[in-house]
Amino acid sequence: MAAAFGMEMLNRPQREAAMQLDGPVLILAGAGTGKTRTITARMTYMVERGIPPRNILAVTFTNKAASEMKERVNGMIPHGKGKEIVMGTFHSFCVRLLREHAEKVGYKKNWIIYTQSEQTSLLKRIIMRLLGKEENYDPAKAQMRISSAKNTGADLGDPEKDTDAAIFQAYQSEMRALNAMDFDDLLLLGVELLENHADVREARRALHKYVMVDEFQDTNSVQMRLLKALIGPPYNVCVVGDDDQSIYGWRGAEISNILDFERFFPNPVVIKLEENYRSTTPILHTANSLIKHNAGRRPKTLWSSNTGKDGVRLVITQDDKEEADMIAKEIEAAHLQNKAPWEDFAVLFRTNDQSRVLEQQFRQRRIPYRVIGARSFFDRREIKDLIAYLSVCHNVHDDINLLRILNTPTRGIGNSTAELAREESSERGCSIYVVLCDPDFQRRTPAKNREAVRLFTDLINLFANSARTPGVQVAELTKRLIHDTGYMAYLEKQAKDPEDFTNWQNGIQSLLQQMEGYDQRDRASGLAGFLDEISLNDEREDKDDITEKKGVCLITMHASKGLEFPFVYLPGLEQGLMPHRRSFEEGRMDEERRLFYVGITRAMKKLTLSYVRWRMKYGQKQSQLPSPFLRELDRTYIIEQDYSRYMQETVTKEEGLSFISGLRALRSDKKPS
DNA sequence: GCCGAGCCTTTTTTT
DNA sequence: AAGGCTCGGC
Repeated sequence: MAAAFGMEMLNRPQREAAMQLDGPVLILAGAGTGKTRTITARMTYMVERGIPPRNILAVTFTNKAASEMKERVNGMIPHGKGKEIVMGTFHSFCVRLLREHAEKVGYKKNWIIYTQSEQTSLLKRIIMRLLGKEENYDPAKAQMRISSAKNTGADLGDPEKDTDAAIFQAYQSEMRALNAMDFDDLLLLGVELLENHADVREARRALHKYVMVDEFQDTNSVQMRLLKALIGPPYNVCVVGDDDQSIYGWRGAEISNILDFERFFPNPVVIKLEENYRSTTPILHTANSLIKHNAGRRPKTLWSSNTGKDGVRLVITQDDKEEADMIAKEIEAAHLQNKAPWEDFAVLFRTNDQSRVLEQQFRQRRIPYRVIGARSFFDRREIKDLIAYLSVCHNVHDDINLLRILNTPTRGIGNSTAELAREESSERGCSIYVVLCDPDFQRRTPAKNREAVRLFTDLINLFANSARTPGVQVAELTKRLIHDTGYMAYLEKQAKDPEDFTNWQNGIQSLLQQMEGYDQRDRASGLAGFLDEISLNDEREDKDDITEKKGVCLITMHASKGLEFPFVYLPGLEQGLMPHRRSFEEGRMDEERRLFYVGITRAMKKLTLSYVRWRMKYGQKQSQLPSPFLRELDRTYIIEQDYSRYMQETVTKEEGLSFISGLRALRSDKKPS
């Protein structure tokens, strides 16, 4: 029987957690304790007990977690019934809710999501208008302050006197005018909708009878409010989390949500999962010795019955290039010697730009690799341009994206015409597109631009109409757009060398592929659905990257949460980088320590920590000190190695020879402390 | 309006 | 090191 089979796979506390379906449940699941297995078993059990899958809602914090869960549940529940379980992130849940009820929160149906870069552009404009350009006011910083004000409900002061408050106010009203929501708005308006509209709330409560929340330690106060609005008596809510892995405090995550869960939902059943199935004792011991330096944790002790045979290595190299070279060389050797697939290796770093040196070395050795996360794809100019076109076609009042494409490709609408339209739009309180279409405005523009403006508005008009056609194929629409605008010819002209153009072509090619995939998968949601999906970076990309693409995984420690790899490298363990300088200055050392802990606990068999003496920064060599966290690690299982010295001593040996096996001879003279 | 040369800043982490 | 931005020549 399927139920028995599923439950047999679980240990006692896991089984208890999986079978406790009624009332609030708090599962404290340490790293590698079979959390995902437990919650998928729990969902399977629910369905077997006769709970309709569509009454189950599973919310996670990241897309990665959502897609992984989706996959596993579909594997366990027969007849594709798992697909009926509602799954997604807090953000995607709110998007669906708000698409349905936009008018109830004062938005028009075709509202759009503004991503970070669009927010920043808008703020740049606002700051320019309010303060002028000589005032050196950083839009990115303003954006962060606005975001944290929205998340914490903090007051920025009087718009009359306080610059931040004035910018905030202008930003909010502009966003309304643009019919745009930012990521924080998605949550806030979603909560508002549920709190203020009893009919919507009751309908949702009736639908989502059982709610599960993964990565609960990462929820912020707005998300908590959302849960409280969504979940009524008898509070069938099960949250899973680990306070030691809370690493999103900078985004408003409240570790207190998990530390005092019982304040929000009465008398929860609390279950601890402490047996680790992932890592060897040396890895786990090292991780425990680090995390115990944090105060105010939910006490727990992870243990493993897998003693393992390798210690944890701590390697110092001369500079970042040598560090990357060491990693690439070792992985290559281990791949050849142990026949370990490339996918068994991962390099986890603190900041995205650390991947660059690694990529160079990997390319040089022709080692296949995949870079996960790194939003970079949608930051590429060719992608941004095309998305901007689509966004304007969907919502012509999207000024920010309209300004981006107004003269891209160059079509004779230069800065002064754009400026004219912009001024008029803020005077008249309407969108730039409306101004451009106005025959009065057209008459007042110089004759040589007039035709260009008319052609542009005609183009947008035409495509906006196509975009509204039911069953529109996004890929098809985009191809026509590329053709009609002469975008390819423009790119070719822009390219400084032919390689640029090839890169751009490839980017567009994969965007079109992604669109074709979307068109096949979802024929009902049209262009809006596609734009939502890419703004939220929904399932697609993550899934493709992690499960389909081959190669060594290059990933930030943040994005690595929830993943595991047999062989893990943690480079760049230096003061200022890990912990990051900013966190140090802002007194967030505990969170950095947790981040390091997350990194360590990704490793199953073998863990290599490393740091450098010199690192390139802003194109300059900088002297580096080892991370203070390294001193906190218990040395029992740690083997220290100096790579530069080793390489000097073995210049005669063959390059391909593994540093790892070579070092078995080069015994560590450290004694257990 | 267009384009390129040179100057400037930039670095957490992600939905 | 690299992309964004400004300014000046066309």
